[in-house]
Amino acid sequence: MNYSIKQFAEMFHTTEHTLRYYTDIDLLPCQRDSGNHRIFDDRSANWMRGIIYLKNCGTPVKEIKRYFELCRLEESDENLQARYQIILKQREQAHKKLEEARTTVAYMDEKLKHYEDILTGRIPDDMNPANWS
Amino acid sequence: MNYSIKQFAEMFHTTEHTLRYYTDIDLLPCQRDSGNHRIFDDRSANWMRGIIYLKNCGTPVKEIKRYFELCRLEESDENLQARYQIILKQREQAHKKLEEARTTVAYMDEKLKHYEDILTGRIPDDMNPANWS
DNA sequence: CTATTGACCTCGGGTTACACGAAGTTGTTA
DNA sequence: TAACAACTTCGTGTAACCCGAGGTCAATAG
Repeated sequence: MNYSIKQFAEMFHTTEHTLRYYTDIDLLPCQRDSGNHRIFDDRSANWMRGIIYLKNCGTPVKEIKRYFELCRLEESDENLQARYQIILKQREQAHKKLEEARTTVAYMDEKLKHYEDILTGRIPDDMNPANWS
Repeated sequence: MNYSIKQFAEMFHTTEHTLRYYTDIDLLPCQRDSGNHRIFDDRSANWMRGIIYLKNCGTPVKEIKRYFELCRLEESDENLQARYQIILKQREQAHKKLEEARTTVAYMDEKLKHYEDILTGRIPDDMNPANWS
């Protein structure tokens, strides 16, 4: 299956700008049609998923590139170990981010509840415990 | 309680660079001592917590500033409504990020397991279902 | 058969949120 | 009294895009 840049951007909830950037820096591979338009396929989609998840871990683009290059290289033991180490580290980051996200949600939920209490007149604003509301 | 820029940076797991940046753009208020050094206190710490959590929601610095300015203004109904809307929106973002984080963790956990399977010789690499490993 | 439309292209400068380093100031130890 | 540690400002650098101008190309509308 083939996709235009627009379709591909929609599929991954990103922008055409970003996709052009990724292909320009050779992070995301793509073909070109007769009119020089980028065409993406299911293989591109797989790389794209990788990019998105690694980015969610906080991995910088350069590191993602390094990892992908390792993936395309010959399959030595060293190579596998290197890739394993990257994934191991980024997985840890993912877990940290998850914890962070949980804490943030708890805080924001409380904050919102506080506002609703004020707006429904249940408590006055100066009882705000966090000093900013 | 008072804190130097170094202590404050450690408290919030950030850098002195970032704190200088925040104070320079008037996002984070701070006092100065006789030698012109920044001093932070517990009130700064409260604002800092706000900054961190709002940032975790993905809020841009300008929006955080806007929100904080509303907090310092007079307490009209309009003002409260505006702040409420900001928190409401950012809380939603926080929930989205939490979901994202969960998905990412699941993906990375699976990826890691895959590598461990390869490295312990349980399966060959070409059985990799995701096309990149 | 032109003309407009729409989706794409490249290229260069702009933006956000910092990071970094040089050069200077200040207050405390050897 | 010298050196050090911790800070200061100021200006440039960086990452990961965003944006817009100006051009190409294929398909439809008049």
